[in-house]
Amino acid sequence: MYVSLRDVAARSGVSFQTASKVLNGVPGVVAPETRERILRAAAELGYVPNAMARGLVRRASVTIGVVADEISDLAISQFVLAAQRAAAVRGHAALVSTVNANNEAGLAVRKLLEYRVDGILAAAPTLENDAGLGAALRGTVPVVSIHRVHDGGVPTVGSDHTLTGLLAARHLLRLGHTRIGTIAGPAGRQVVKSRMRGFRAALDEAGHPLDERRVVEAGWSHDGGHTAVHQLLDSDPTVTAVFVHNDVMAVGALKALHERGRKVPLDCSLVSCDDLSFAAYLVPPLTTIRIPFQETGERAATLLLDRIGGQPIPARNLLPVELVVRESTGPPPDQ
Amino acid sequence: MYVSLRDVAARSGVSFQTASKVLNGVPGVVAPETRERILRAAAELGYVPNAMARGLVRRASVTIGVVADEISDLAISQFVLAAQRAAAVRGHAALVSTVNANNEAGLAVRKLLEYRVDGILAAAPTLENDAGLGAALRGTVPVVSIHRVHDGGVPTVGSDHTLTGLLAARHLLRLGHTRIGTIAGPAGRQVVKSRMRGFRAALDEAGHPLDERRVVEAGWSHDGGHTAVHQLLDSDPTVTAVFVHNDVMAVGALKALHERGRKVPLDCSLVSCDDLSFAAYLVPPLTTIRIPFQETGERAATLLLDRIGGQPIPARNLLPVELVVRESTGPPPDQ
DNA sequence: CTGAAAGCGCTTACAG
DNA sequence: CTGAAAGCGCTTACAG
Repeated sequence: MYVSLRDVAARSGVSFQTASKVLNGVPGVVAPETRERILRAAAELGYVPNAMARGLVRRASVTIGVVADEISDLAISQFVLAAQRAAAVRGHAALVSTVNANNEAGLAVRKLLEYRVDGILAAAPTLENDAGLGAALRGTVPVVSIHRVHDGGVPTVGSDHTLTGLLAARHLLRLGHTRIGTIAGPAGRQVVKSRMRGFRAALDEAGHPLDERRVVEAGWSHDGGHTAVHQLLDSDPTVTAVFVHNDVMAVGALKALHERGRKVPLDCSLVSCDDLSFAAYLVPPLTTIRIPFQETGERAATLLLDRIGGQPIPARNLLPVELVVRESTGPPPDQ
Repeated sequence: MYVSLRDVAARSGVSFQTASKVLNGVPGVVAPETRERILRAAAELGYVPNAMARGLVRRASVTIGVVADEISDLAISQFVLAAQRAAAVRGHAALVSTVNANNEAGLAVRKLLEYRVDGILAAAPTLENDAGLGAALRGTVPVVSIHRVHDGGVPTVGSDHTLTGLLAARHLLRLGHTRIGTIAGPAGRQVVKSRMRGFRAALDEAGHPLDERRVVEAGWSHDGGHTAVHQLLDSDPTVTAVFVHNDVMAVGALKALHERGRKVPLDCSLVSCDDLSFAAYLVPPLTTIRIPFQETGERAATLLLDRIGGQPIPARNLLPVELVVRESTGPPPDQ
């Protein structure tokens, strides 16, 4: 039902090999009028080249694979969207495969390899410690990741999370807060460790070391943030500011603060991370540290394509983060 | 660098055709021990079948294409995620291509066809009136869409949007509201027309026909909802309830209501559509009509795969919507 | 300027 | 039970 090269060749009176060259734009192979005839025949017949056949002989599918966590996570979906776009601009289609802790990530990667993807983008931070993913990713095809990969060996692109923690703490300190708490993401995650490191360092530096009763670990969800704020306030009702590890948790945190009768920022300040689209529209608008998800996706795709093209690429690529001050932070209440 | 069927055949002392049959599980082709040898050789060598070669001869890529709007839209990303998962379960990889009004959707589809996808899932409601998309989608390969396709001819799966509008209005009427406004999505969109139809019908039925000064059209964004509420309140300050066409707009609407000093639901009720994950965590928690995006994705993928498998599928597939009452709606204020 | 050969890595009748 | 032939739709040296 698809027309083949032979069909367009037949209609234009040349061999199918010649038709191939012309349609691929190989320069100077035919007389202008022959070329015209071939092009016209292809258009009239609605010729659509078969990428599988081409990929087979060229030994390149002109395709990248992306292994991603649930793309219903806004951060991940922004990344995947930007990466897919960047790849498309350079002519590559994207085969996306979502993974989670239950299904074997190794199998997902292997499936991608069956399709002979030219490279793989890893965007499954949830599996950063998954040995199966790490093993599957190493060695077969160029890979770029936006997170640590178990046992390393994969170039990464991401943000400076230590700086993120530092910026959050300094912002709060500068406003005059000293009793600062934090709602951290899952403790096993690198991003959480880095943020905590920067956060702690800034507090130490200011002479207000982090009180361990003021740190609560939670899942990256509305519910996580919501529950954690209640725990935090139970543990130390005197905190005047909270650093939440992402915007999604911050939504839940805001709700919990409201339930506790704490006005934000009058009674309690809140600073978060991500700067997702809704951050500016919450009540109050969220002060947050912008993580450049789209730029990360774009950059990751570009690096991967460069690598596929044979160029060397840096092992670590850091993108800038930026404090966006809005209305959820202010000076601490008077004593 | 990839090992081929010839390699595993050589190592196990059979012809590559025999190796092919065994690895494909063709029943009863070899003696058990030969079979063992071949399987072992494949494992030792790390054989990964070449899906392009297989696709070429089978004339099926075991792949589906999905053309989607920006997947940073939570509704779309939920759909794509669920569809991809459902396809993966049935062994199909997903080639995803995002489109927008600027880039030619027809080109995106054509690219998918080059890869010889076995079918296409359309999830680009933004382009429902785009003739190029419609034309590209028709005729080549099975297609299932979650929205209307220009000039038709494509099976759809979705929700009953007329019912959605009806449910919203009835809920508000039952609470005692009579001066009800609405923030509608872009007027050209089918979903908006349907929702308005249901909404109007319910109000008419109740004897409180919709006053045109109480309808404001807006984009599907936080900002759209935000701006529109201000317009609505300028146009008629006496409204006591608002029906907003999606949760994302509702976030902006809530903010605008707050800026106007209207407490929700005491001074003004708000009912929305979608029930995205954050809806339950806003202040106040949103009363909204749940649209089953994930089920839609799953269903669409399943139908497409059935269709690819040669089965007939219904031209229209409706999934149930459901009113989720939370705290953003209540009785109107006393006069 | 154009054509014919060889081959990419497989699957699938068809023989034996 | 196993093998050899033919072919899927292309690209790319190589001849002429």
